[in-house]
Amino acid sequence: MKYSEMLIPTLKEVPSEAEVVSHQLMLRAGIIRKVAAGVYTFLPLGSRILKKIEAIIREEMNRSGAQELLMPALQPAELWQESGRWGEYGPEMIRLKDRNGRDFCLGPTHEELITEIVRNEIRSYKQLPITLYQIQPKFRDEIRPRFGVMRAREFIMKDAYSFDLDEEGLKVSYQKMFDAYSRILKRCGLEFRAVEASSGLIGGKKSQEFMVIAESGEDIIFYCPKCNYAANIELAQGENKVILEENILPMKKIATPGKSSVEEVANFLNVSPGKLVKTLIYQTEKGLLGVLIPGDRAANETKIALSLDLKELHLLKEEDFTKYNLIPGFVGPIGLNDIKLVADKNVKKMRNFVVGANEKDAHFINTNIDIDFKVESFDDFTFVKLGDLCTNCKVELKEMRGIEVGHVFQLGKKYSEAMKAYFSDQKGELKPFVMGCYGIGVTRLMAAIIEQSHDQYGIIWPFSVAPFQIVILPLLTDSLEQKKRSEKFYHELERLGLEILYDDREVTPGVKFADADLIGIPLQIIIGKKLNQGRVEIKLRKTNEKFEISADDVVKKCREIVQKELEKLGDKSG
RNA sequence: CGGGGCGUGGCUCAGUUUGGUUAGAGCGCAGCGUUCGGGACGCUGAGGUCGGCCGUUCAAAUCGGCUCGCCCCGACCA
Repeated sequence: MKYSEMLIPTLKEVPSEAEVVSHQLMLRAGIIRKVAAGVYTFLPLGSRILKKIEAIIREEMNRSGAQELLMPALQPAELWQESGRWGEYGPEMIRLKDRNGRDFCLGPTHEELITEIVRNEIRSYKQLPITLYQIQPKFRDEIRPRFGVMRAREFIMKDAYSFDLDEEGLKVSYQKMFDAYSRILKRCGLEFRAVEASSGLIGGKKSQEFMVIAESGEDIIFYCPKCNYAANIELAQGENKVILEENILPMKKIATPGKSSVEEVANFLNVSPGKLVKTLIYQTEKGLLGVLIPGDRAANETKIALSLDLKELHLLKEEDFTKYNLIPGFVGPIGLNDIKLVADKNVKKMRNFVVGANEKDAHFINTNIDIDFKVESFDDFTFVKLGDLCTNCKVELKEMRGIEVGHVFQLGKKYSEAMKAYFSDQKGELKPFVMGCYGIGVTRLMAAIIEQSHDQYGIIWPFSVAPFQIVILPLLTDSLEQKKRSEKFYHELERLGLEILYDDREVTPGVKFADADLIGIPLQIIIGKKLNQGRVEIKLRKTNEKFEISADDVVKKCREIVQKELEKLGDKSG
């Protein structure tokens, strides 16, 4: 492609709307332009990059045996009502009516549609297992779109769905997808980590996220430096480092006038916040719930809801406290007869702790479970924090940030049962499909690659996803010799199947260098004055390595470099 | 939804506090010339209903009300 004929509107200055580096560079490099908050146009360069990423995903999906199909973005409400998610999804789903007043939505995901297809078209165990996928736009009306395409309202996603006859089969299908995802991210040149995650609204038991490691990531991951345990903070588990052995003391009520927060009470009693136990009162669809957690930890509502199988879980509003004879700031487990009480596992080990006395300006000290009160059950109800130990190997957990680019779920029968999607097994009995679903945010992946691969001059595309692998830069615009030679390289390299951007613009060398660096083409062929001695320079964008070579060797050398670099990324197709 | 900020040529911004000529700068864009290994220089030029509506005033980018859009923090969320 000739640069002069391509729309690549690069910007010198950083548009004020962009906060993170990938967003800034995507705007500056002429990859995207904003249409509305969280809605973007992909310009020609962006479109080429998307196609490169999609091609890698297709190759790996197909290699793993998945089949591509294409489902619509516009979906009728009926299917969502069948699964129950029309009500569950909330304002994040973009809903609309057709001219006849029928309800539709723009699909935020496609479990319902795929289940509809499969229940109609697949009847026999002989047709299983099957995995279907598509690459297609999704719509989610995010509360706060941000970071450019990283959290957008319209975005491109690869979503795959597996159908098996039993749980065993699901595990096999899931593993195939897991492996495919690992290959995809490796080929995109990414440093990533698979972590245990919560399955949220999608549902199912086991789920793992593929996290691209980046400071700007929105997710926090805890991992063990010794074993390979890694989990999203939303469900990461750890254990308390210190366990204090103390003799049990008799409980005693003491006055704590005006001291209601953990910090105030701890200061007043001259103890650490870890000596206190907070009693949080939640409103749930099963009634009120009291959750006891150590004073120095934060409640993790994802874990609580998961452990106790709750759909609704909201902290009791302060104005409702009086309804149940509760006193804000002085709630405690003793005397809460009508409220189900559970406790974080860390509380189990605590001795002689402090709790609210359920009366104004008073706390109990030296409280102990089973002596002073009882709880129904213990489980992990809090967030891990730095300093906690890995439950497997008792080593301190470490923390890092990541960008969630992929998520794989073992769904089970949630959708097949709700939507009556059955097949006949060997015995002729009807059984629900056992499903898995697997997503990759294609547009988010693009941003994640930039987050991990850029420098002060611009983007550094890995060879596998670069919009062009090579850029040819003749420096002297009125040199016929340089122009002829550039065109020769351009045609010869293209004939080899390489992707070439030929900068034929009549601009100064500085502009060409700056744009080539900014848009991140990984290999540059620089044709300058030394061409009259038959010498040409080639430069690797990533390392800034420069080689001056004979013009006759350029084509061969470039082909070698591209092939070698693609192989490094585990991409044999180049 | 709560809090904060912003909206002036394609981009970055000044001007708004204290209303008053033809609304400015840099970058970008067009033409000509000189340049040509890291965003060159000179000259000439095009381009703006100051987000929108209503109001106050002799007079509004500037003051008031409403409204729309965008960004950041939070709550929330695959």
